[in-house]
Amino acid sequence: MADGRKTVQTRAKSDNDAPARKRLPRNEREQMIVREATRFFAEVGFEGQTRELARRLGVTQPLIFRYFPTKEDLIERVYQEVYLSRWNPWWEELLEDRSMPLTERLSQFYKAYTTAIFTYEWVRIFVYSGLKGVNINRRYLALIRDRVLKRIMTEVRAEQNLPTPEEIPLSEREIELAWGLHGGVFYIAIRKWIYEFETPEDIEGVLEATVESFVKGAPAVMRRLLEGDQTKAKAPGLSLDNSTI
Amino acid sequence: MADGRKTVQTRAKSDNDAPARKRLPRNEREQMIVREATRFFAEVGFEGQTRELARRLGVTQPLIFRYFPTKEDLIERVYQEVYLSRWNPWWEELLEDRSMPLTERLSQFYKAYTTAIFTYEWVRIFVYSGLKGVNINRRYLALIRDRVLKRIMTEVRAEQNLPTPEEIPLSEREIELAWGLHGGVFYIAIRKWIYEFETPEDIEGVLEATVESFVKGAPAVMRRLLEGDQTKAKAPGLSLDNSTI
DNA sequence: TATGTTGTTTATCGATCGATAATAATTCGA
DNA sequence: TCGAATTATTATCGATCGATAAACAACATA
Repeated sequence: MADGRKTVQTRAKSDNDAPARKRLPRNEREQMIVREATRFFAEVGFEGQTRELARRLGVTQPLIFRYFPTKEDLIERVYQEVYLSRWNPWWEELLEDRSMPLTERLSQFYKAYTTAIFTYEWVRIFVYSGLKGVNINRRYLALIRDRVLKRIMTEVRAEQNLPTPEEIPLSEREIELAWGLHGGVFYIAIRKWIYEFETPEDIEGVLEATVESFVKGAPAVMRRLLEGDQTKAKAPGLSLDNSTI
Repeated sequence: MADGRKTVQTRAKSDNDAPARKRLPRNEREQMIVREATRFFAEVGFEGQTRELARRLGVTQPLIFRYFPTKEDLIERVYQEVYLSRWNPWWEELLEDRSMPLTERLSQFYKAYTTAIFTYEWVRIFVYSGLKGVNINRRYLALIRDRVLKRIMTEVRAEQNLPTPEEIPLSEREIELAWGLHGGVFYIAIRKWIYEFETPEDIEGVLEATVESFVKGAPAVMRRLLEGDQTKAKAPGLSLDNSTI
């Protein structure tokens, strides 16, 4: 304001915290936007406003639209950022490495899996996109079922000297047993990052105990299922009326 | 209807689908709004717009604000509608009825619990309010922990002739074992209503198998925990860096 | 130092949101 | 049957949303 030059005015944008205009290479700025958008949407959901996102980035709102044509494009990019390449193929090898006891394999797997997946961003983005009805979630759960749960049940059968899946295919009930284990583990993350409820400090110890309980409990059920105890095989049919209330 | 009264004219608001203006007693209309709002918010989340809600109700948007001063007040009311009085005190008696085998008690409990809780509205409203950071969720999880999980672990101890919680308090690790069971069960609802993924038709059978697996697996872990196997008691500390990737 | 390229901001549009005030229509008791 | 009381609608406000266009400023190169 003193010397009347435009440049000075626009740069020293008052004595506020605003760190003045910073010009970045295209790749760098794009990465910055995606990273901040991930944090932002994980926190407030995908209805979060581009103006608030821009404020957190320290840039103006229209700049975002110079990098992503629409907000939906940015969201799509966030999906990729979160889900992409967090899958470790080694996990699958680990699960079927029979040189190790099954309990040890499952413990190691879930420790590695939760280390990779149990983050604020991953869990909340996953749930938000699930509520939104995005297809990514179904694809991911199918991945878990086919690459993890089926492997787990195959290994449980092997350790119990039960028929292989080639001889007798895995039943839905067996897969559901594995979902019980997996869901119980994932629910720790839901408690922590969706409900903000207390979770154990020593997650690894809890995983060990959970796995041990599974390995000691599931085989008995499987033997019953496979060795033809039909008395408990009830007719299908879901009764979900609220008659209890 | 055939006598040409004014009522007839205004009611038959053209031959459109619009069911004409209907004047209702205050209580009735209020109940109708709350019920439809519950379905609506469960579907689209709390950012759902009052205009769309009004359209579904077949009334004008300002009418909603004649019954609820603000949208937030309506949401608060929806919370009450969903959570209130879905808790059945009989569940707690059931869990500690030692005239029944523990497996049978747990099966019956989870069948009754899921019958009352596993609804589209309940599950989605619960997750939406959790993401929003509402306190209700933490209160509810504390209820589950204190009235259900602690009871379950008390009964497991009793069946194994282990010390009562009065003699040796329940450890966090034991509670976590019960969370594993409970989370595994609730994850079925998450798969179905949050991710829209396949779930078993015969939920009751799955609950029986899951409970059986728990009752056969958990006691072994508990005996180890209680009988002083300290070798596996690792130092606390959560390692959640993504070093695996 | 001059100039073209490109990252960034300013200004603003049209649509949509929750909410309010004024008006109309329905119901029911005297 | 008439009019007060209550329910519902019409019209609209101010704020906020995603998105666009034009102007500006930083940097690389010559």
